[in-house]
This record gives sequence, C-alpha cells and structure tokens, in this order.
Amino acid sequence: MNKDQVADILTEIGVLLELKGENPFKTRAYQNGARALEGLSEPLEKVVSEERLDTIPGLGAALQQKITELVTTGRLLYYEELKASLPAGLLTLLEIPGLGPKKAKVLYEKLGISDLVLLKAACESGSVAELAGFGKKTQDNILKGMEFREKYASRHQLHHALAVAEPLLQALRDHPDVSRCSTAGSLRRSKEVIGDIDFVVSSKNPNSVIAYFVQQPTVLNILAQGDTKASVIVSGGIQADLRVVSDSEFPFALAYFTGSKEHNIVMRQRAIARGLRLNEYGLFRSSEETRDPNLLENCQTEDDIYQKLGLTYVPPELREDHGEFAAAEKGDLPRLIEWTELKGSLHNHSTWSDGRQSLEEIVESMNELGMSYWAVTDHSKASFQAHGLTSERVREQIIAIREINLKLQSEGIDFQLLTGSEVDILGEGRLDFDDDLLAELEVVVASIHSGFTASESEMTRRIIAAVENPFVHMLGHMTGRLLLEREPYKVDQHAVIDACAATGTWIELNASPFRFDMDWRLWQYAKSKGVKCVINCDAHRVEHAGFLRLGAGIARKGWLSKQDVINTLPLHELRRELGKKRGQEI
DNA sequence: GCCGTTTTCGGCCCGACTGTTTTCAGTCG
Repeated sequence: MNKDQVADILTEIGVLLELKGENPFKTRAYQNGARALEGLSEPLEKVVSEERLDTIPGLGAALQQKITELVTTGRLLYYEELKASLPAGLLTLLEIPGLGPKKAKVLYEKLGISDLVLLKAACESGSVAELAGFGKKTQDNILKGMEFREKYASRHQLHHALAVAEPLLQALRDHPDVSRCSTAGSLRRSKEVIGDIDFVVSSKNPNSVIAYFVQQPTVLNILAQGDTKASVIVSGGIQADLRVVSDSEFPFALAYFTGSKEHNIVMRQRAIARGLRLNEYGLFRSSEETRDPNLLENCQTEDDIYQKLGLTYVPPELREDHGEFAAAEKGDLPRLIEWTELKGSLHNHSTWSDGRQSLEEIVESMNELGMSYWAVTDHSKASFQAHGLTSERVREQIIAIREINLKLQSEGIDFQLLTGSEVDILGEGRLDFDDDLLAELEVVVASIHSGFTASESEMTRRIIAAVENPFVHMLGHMTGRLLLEREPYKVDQHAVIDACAATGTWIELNASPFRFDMDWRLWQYAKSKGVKCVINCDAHRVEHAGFLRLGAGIARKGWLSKQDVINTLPLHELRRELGKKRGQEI
C-alpha cells in the first residue's frame, strides 16, 4: 500500500471518528497524519522498513503503529472495525452542502438515515424539519443541495474555473468602489482541479460591491449574502465566494484566502512564535484576541507579511506546506518559470492523426502567437482510434514539414515546425516504430495508450524500457490520468524518474487541463535528480496553445525554473539538446 | 491523537454566515 492510499484511509478514519462524535482534536490528528504522508518525498514502504516513521512530525505512536500495519499487511483492523460500526452510505451525506458530521449523526441516530435515498425521502416527508436543531429552511437546503449535486460535480477543471473567474474579476476591477482585487484560493495557487472560486476585494463600500457581484450575469444562484462576504453559484455549477475588506486589511485577507489551509496554519504558528497573532484582518502585536489598529503591524502587501514572519515572499503556487517554509527562511526559493518564457511545444497533433488543424494552419497560428517552434508529433500506428500514422505516412509527413520549413525560411519568417512522433509504448516496452524511423525524427515522445490495467511492476518495466531507447527524447503523460474522469494507471513514478535521470530522458508536463501529468508533487524529486521538464500542450486544436500558460502554473507548483524546462530554449539550443541523448554533437 | 527549551497535562487556527435559536451550534473555508 503506497502513501496516498494510506493517507486516504487515515483521512477517512478522521471523518468516521467525527461521525461518531469523537474529540475533534483526535479527528484532526488523523487528518494531520494523512497530510504528513502526502508530503513525503520518498516511498512510504522504505520509511516503514527502515523504522523512520517516528522522524515525521505529526505521527505519534498510535499513527505509526497503524501506518506500519497498513503498509506491511495491506489492512488495518482498527479501520475495518470502525467502518463496520457505521453504515457505508453515511459518508455520502457529508457531500451535501450544509450537512456536516454533527447533523449527519443526528439524522442517523434519530431517523435511521444512512444514505442519500433515505435522506431524500425523509426531507420530502417533512420529518427532517421536525428534528431539534433542524427546520424547514434546513430541510429545503438539503433537498436543493442534493438536486445540485446530481446536476453538477463539486470539483472543476482549471480551465473551466478560469473561464468564469476571469470575466468576474474584470467586472470587479471595473467597479468604482473597488480599490484592490484578486482571485484567491486554489485558483490563485494554480491547483490542478478547483473546488470553488475565491475573490478578495478591498472597498470602502462593501455592500455596493457585494450587491453588484451577486447580480453578475453568470450568477445562477445566491447561496449567502452578508455585509462582508457573498457566496454564489455561477455558470457551470461552480461556487464563487467574494470577501470584501478594507484596504489596510487587503494583504492579510488575500494571504488568508489564498491558503492553502496547511500553509496558513504554519503562518499562524510562526506568528505565535513571535508573540504575534495572524488572521485575515491583520498581524497583531498581541496574543490576545483583538482588532485594535494600534497593535497592527504595518503591511501594505503580502510580501511585507512574509518579511515580518522571517520569510522571503512565497509565490501563491508554492503555498502548500511542501517545503516552502524551510526554503523561504534561507532565501532559497527558486525564481519560478513564467509562461512567457516558453518558446514552443514539443508534443502536438495535426489533421494527419487526430488533430483539428492542418500543418499550414498550425504554422499560421503559432507564428502569430510568437512561438519559435512547434513539434508535430502525431500518433503512431498502434493508436488506430486516433488515426495513428504508418511509417510510410510519417516519412511523407517529414517531407511535407521540410517543405513548409524551407518556405518559411525563404520568406524570412522566424518559425519552424519540428518533425516528430508520439510513439506508442507497446507491451514489454517495445515501441510502435523501429529505431531507423525514430532516428529520422527530430522529436520523439513515447507514451502509453493501451494496456492500462497492467500491474504496477509491469507498467513500470514497460515505461523504463521505453525511456532506455536512445531515440526517445521524452516520456509523455506519465500516468495517463484524466482529471475527474479517469484514474491514473499504476506506475512507480519514482523508479521511472530515476530511469529518466540515468538515461538523460526528459519528462513531459502535459499542460492539457484534463491531464497536468506528471503531477506537480513529483517535480521537486525529478529536479533533484537532474531530470528536465518539457511543458507540452498535447494540442489537438490550435486554441490549445493556451494550455502553455496553465502548464507553466503547474510547473511553478513543482518549483520549476526556466532552466529546468527544455522548451524555454531558443531553437538552436533546443536542437543541440535534442541531439545529446543520441550521442550527436551539433 | 500529537506535542513540548517555562508544560508529560492541557492545549490544539479562527472568523463569517445561516438557521434555529432567545444566546448559540453547526458548517464552511
């Protein structure tokens, strides 16, 4: 059992204990333990076998024992007994907005409600409204929440959230009573999937801003509207929260609502350790509860807050309690990549396979966007469903691309297509094209598109065999995941990263918002091994060039700098790097 | 259940909004 699976079980134990009415600090201890495991940078199995769990903060004797039992036996008696003591459907009640563990416990104990079907029936019969602490309003809200849940998922892909958030942000900026405003939350941190959209605004007239916000045309439903905040549902079923503060409070509110929650907890603890108190209104020179402006540390920006707490500024993408505090204390945070530093994408498709635009249309669009190069890596023949190319068609495409490039050069246009292939990794790590053909291509991406159900060890062997091929420049989408749609296939990513390090193979950060694969949590490890990243659009339409910006956001979450990312290089330097693994000197 | 250079016991991040209550519990972020 790996660290993510163990962390999931610890989190679930925390929730189950809440439903049982356990001490809230005990339930939090399980959640803290889960988080500690998620942040682990080495295989959990190794830590367990070397008996080093006690070196991880947040894991005491009880959790160490439970984690060891899970890792060594794949089971945990305590968890199984706890789970068996409550009906399985009870957990799903917590997915309804407004229903937490306390209310769920009452519903179960008083009405025997143990799943959503029973809950719906009880609401419709009116028996929920008669419970102490409940009422007609609560009952209606539960029904509404269930209806909503059936209609929409509660998590959203980043590009969907951005599509709604950016016009709303612009609208807020345009309002005359708004001084400063920003998105916050997971959107500002550039998480791969978004729960809801957060806005923070400073204004002398909060009510007018809030009234204006809830009347925006994309707002479908108002969940809450007060003097300082509002919550609405916007197009696409995404919840958007607005918080309005005074201008002097703005940096604190922005930091607070940007999170992450884990990052904020450490920030507060740092404040306490300095005899200060941090919340969304300020950094106060008092440990007492107060909002006395005379006790306020003067901070105009988030940067000032970090400085007061002995840290250099931490960019929002790094605020995950993933090592940023240790680095910011020493002033060692990397200068993160900017998406404008990207010069092209090395994994893209055209009408030759399953892309929407022809080579000519791609050239026109990418040149217009100011790209320097664009690799055409259509699918190989095994990807029949994606109209994969035969070796003959690949050779025809090479000729077509060379002709286009010559024409571009003769016209003095500073843009080139690169020939290439996204070659399928077949069983046992064989590639779909032979080495002779791969050697003729400038860019070779190797990806898995079949046999997703193979075991972890088999998949790992397959991928490692592929990256050991000297003609493969980079590994495409490491896990094949489709965010919110398809689980990743099982693969030992650390072992693959090690193999890439040993062979000089690059790893793709697939910038499609459906993938964002390899996951940002692994890039620090890859970087430590000297493995380079390639931020690729995997474009199937020319509009997908916009994914570069999203991909750069994810790369920033992975602590990557310009020099860690191959496609920040100008064309002549890129060509030199492409030749290296093949032993060519250019 | 975890943690500790004033503590091995007594803390654990904290404020806004809602709905149900007459002063607050639950939920959420």
